[in-house]
Amino acid sequence: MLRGDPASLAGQTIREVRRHGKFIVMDLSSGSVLTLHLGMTGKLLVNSGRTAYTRAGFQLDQGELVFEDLRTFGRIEISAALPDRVAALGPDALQVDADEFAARAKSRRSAIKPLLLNQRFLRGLGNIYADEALFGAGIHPRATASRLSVPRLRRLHDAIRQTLRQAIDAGGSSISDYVDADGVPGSFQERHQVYGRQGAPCPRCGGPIRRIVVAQRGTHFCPCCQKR
DNA sequence: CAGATCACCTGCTTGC
DNA sequence: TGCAAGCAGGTGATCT
Repeated sequence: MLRGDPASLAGQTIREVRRHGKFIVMDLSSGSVLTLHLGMTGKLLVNSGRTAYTRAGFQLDQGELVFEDLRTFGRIEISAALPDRVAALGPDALQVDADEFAARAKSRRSAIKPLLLNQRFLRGLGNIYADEALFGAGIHPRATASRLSVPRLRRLHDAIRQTLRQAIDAGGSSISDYVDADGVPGSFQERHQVYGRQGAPCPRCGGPIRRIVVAQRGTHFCPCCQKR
């Protein structure tokens, strides 16, 4: 959960806070870097007080920055520079252009959904938004990436952007416990078209949404609207 | 090298 | 009621 020396943080100034895919990166005055990942259930809160799931606390001039994490899948790393494995992730889902996205996908023979979740292929997309984007593009989650036409891959690229933009606007998806830094839950779960809606009618064709398992992840899709 | 599988951890929900 | 199994916004080690 923690890598690096927490004592080295004492007295430092946070120069910048940025996002690298799903990682939160803080550049410190010494030039070293604090890298955090929220995992499944992590939260970063300010002056929230501590609970049984508080894994770390950072004393700032403004108060305590608290890292809560029920399932302990989150990570904190203190290092001289952005860790190699983080720096080596694929292009950001919101920054990659359609041509590059399509070209990268064309060279991969894996199923499209696990490819979208592979952070070395594309950074920043998770399980909910992979399902929602594939629905938006009308692509079956088990479709082979390299066999998808360039126009369909461009549509997928567009669907990823739209899905993420709308989700960000809605403050994210709060299924059970996600909240932002102010403790406020998101509302995008109310607009999920397929995720968590197995058995419910597809918003496009009215047929039942199905849940299958792809690469060990729960996967939700419309068998009628999403084709290989 | 890419892809599949499993491990990590805790709590909630479901079904017998 | 009680208990076991299944499920959950993710990564990363290890195997083929």
